[in-house]
Amino acid sequence: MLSQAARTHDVRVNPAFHSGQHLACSTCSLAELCLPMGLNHDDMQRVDDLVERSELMHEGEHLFRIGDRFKRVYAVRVGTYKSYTVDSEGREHVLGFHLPGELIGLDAIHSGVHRSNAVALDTATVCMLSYEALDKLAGEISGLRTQMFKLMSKDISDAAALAGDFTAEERIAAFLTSLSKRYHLRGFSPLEFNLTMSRRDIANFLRLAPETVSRVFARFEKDKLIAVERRSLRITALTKLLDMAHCVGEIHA
Amino acid sequence: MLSQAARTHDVRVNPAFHSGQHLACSTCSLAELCLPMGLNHDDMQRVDDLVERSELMHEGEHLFRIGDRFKRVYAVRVGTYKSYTVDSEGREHVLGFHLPGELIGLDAIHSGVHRSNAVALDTATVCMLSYEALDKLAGEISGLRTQMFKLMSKDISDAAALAGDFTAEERIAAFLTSLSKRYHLRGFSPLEFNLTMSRRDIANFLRLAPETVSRVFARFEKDKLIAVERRSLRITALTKLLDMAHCVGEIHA
DNA sequence: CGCTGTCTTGAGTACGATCAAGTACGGTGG
DNA sequence: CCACCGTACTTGATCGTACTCAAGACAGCG
Repeated sequence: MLSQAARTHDVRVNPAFHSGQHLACSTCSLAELCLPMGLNHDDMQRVDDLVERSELMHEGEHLFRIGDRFKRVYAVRVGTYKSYTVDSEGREHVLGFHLPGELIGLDAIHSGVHRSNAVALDTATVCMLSYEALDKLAGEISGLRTQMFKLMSKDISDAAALAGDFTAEERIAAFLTSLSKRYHLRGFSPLEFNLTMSRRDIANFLRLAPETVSRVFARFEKDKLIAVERRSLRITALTKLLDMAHCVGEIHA
Repeated sequence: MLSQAARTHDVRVNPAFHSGQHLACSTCSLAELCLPMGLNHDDMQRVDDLVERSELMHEGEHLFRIGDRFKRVYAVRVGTYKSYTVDSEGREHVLGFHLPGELIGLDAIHSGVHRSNAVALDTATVCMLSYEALDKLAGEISGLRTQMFKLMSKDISDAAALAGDFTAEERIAAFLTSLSKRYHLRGFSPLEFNLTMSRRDIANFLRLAPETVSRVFARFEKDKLIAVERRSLRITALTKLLDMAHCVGEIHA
């Protein structure tokens, strides 16, 4: 089906990170959004012991590809990843964008094989956890199990929100406010950030043509809702954007 | 927001079922699709002890509504349920249809409150499990935990498939083949079954107008792919339908 | 500097939505 | 039994949003 010529290498583990005096869940600013959310120090340490930290990955490098055996779950530490499928017609479908603290790969649990690709959109790193070990630990630490159920549950409702029947403007407003909210949660400005993905990716994710994204951006700019120049975005009327986004405010991935 | 006049009653438990000599997971034909999949007899018994079985519910009766506190998970035993949201404009969005053996309510875990409604489309019954107890048991029985992760993982990938950018024909082909596959798994004919939902519900679920569903059904019938009369459907060219459905074959909920 | 890829802008088109009749079924009451 | 009604569905005609095709602008880079 797809050319396997450019096969993914296994993501390389950074040994310095793995020995781990530099980085740990307990000192990670994302811990309150991520897998170890709400765990006490000891339990967090046990999660931490499962974590392998990747080396820096560059734009275009893949975490996994369709058909790869599902072995581990990835938590974004730095950068942005995109997950996408390619259908039998060769069309790409962007499934989501993943910011620091978000988990990637959970949709592969049921089949044991990845049904999507995950690629870095910029310079990025992940924490990697063996699913087998994570599942086992989830049996022992109820807080971890709860958090895993919650994260998966959130993925389900977010995906459902995206599936709704909305206009191009509604979709794009929802997309921008979702990014705003997520950056805010991570300690960044909710009103000014960079779009790490191309117009084409945004369009594909929202099921629009790239031209439509351009046009709606232009309209939003004319209406003084945003100021956008290439990849840098400033939101000037967040409330109006939230209004336009309706209930889709919960769009996420 | 919504009129609370027609508030849901708590679903009534059938005491005969609850005392439970008539029904148990171990004698249920759906056990191999449902929560207790793959469990040994003793573990299945422990799941069974958590189950409360509902009385018969009639078309239009709700299992839960938006805003209800999330207390338990529902497994369909008989009939079909529909889950849907109502957005701020009052538009209804159908999130999925649930056949016997499928779980309802998992999307509410992360917020603790239901964000969707679930209603019976025909005469139906469910098994109900306290989420708190289920979560606790998932800590003790690894096979149960695995199955819960799998079921949630499947919901995630199914929702993603529906979100894709497909034509009306592709969507409807995918919808019909998905039903076919699911009925088949449940021991029914994959080629002949009743559509328990209205054209309007199908359209809403697939983000189409009811008129479009009618027209595509008519076209499929003209092309000898299906024979449909009101709610009864016969698939006469499953392979062609599967072709049209592309990778969306995995649509489900 | 010209090349390349990304993005924007414009013009025409198409798919599915909307609006509007018309039909068939199921239920109710006479 | 039939007349009536309401709802669900179908079919037709028109419309509109977003897609497609095409050309041009702009930045990054050798």
